[in-house]
Amino acid sequence: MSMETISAIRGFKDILPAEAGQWLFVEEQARRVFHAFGFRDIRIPILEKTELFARGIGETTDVVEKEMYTFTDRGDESLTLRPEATAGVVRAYIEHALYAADPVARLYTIGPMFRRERPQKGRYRQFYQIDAEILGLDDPRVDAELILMLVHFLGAVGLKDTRVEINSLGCPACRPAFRGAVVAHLQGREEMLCGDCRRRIDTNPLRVFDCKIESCREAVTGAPRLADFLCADCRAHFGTVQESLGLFGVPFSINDRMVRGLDYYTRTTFEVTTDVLGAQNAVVGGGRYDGLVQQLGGPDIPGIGFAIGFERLVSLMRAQEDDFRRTPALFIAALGAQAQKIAFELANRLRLQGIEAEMDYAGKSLKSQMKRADKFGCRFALIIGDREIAENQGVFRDMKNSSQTTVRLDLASITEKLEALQRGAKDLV
RNA sequence: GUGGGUGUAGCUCAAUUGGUUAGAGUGCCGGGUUGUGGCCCCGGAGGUUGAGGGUUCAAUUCCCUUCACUCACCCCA
Repeated sequence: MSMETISAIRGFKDILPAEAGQWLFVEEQARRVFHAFGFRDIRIPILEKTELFARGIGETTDVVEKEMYTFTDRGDESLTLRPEATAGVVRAYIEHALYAADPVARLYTIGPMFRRERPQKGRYRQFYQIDAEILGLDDPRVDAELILMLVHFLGAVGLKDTRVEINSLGCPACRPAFRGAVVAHLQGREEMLCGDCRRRIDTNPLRVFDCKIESCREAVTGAPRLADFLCADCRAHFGTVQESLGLFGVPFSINDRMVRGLDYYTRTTFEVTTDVLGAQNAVVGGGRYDGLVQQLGGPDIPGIGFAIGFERLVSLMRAQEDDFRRTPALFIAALGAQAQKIAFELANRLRLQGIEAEMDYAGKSLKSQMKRADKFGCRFALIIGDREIAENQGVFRDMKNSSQTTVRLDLASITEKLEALQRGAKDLV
């Protein structure tokens, strides 16, 4: 009699040990780089009040309108699994009045986000983001600094063939005029637009710039350019961002059709894109959100941040799993009951010292144990048989070149031998 | 939410115009050779052909439904 099996739900996936090594590597690199840039870890809840996202991201955005995992908790409170991290980070910043001690906060967090979309390449319903936010600084150099850090991080994990695109969305002082001009432009070309874009004229006209349909792209050629509408402040800001990026030789291009889908963005926005991800070409998205803190009930404090799509990043790395595999330093092969006893104790004493040791518990043949050692990728093996026990010795074997030597069967001798070998000692003698 | 593609062993895939007991590689388990792994040889386990229904003497194969996966639209990381 067998029970029916249960699978993970749609769009949710397991990260198995073979892949997890790579994930750990990416996380370590992120922490290392971010710490150097003054960022500190913040851990926030996965579940928040629905209102946080409605107010933060925008009621009419696709994310809030149709992609959130929202449910009513006992007590009739509407809760939502976070679809992104910024709103929660800002909420925590306000709630704990972090600005009171120091308005400037550099925060990062790594964790799962949830959006109920149709899964496809590089898109899952639970997906991980590496999220970084700088609050309390509106200096354009900070925008460049954040992008610099991002590019540096991407380099640290070995990512290639990516592009950085930047744009400025203006601010509440200049965007309305631009928006008005775009609407005027589009209204003369409605028959060229797809159904979605016709609706967007009223709801979110700037999004037409993002549409991939050919006729829509034609409709926006010759449309007003945001760059021409930026107010003096925004223009200066954007200029300094570019200048500062140039200072560090960060390659970028300006994409004045890049409009972000979350309402809170102002001024600088940016994306890191690639060709090899199919339709999901954005690995990183981010931008400035100078009005968000206030929008969420806090003081008037500016902010900027980005989110890296973890799965997309990892799939771009195209690295071999072996590169990140944890391999035990030593495999202890025991022949016979007495040897097993010694092996068991040795293996665990080594582990207590932080040395990864593996052994066979099934009393298999030496051949079988060597196979196992090889499979684990163990660099060295310690073979213990009756002959050796009699002399309190084991055979130390280098799995790579099959050279071997004997070693006393005590913890100190074995540790010493291992360390000598790992330092690169040529001879096993 | 819409459209296309694909579902056969743990994994990668076969199986003629519908036709005997659904095969192979790999992996797994055991054994052989050998006091020392990778090579070689032998054996074994493992399948309700995603599920349900239909057509037929006969369905992995054809039809319908459903589910899953996948790619794309939409949107985004």
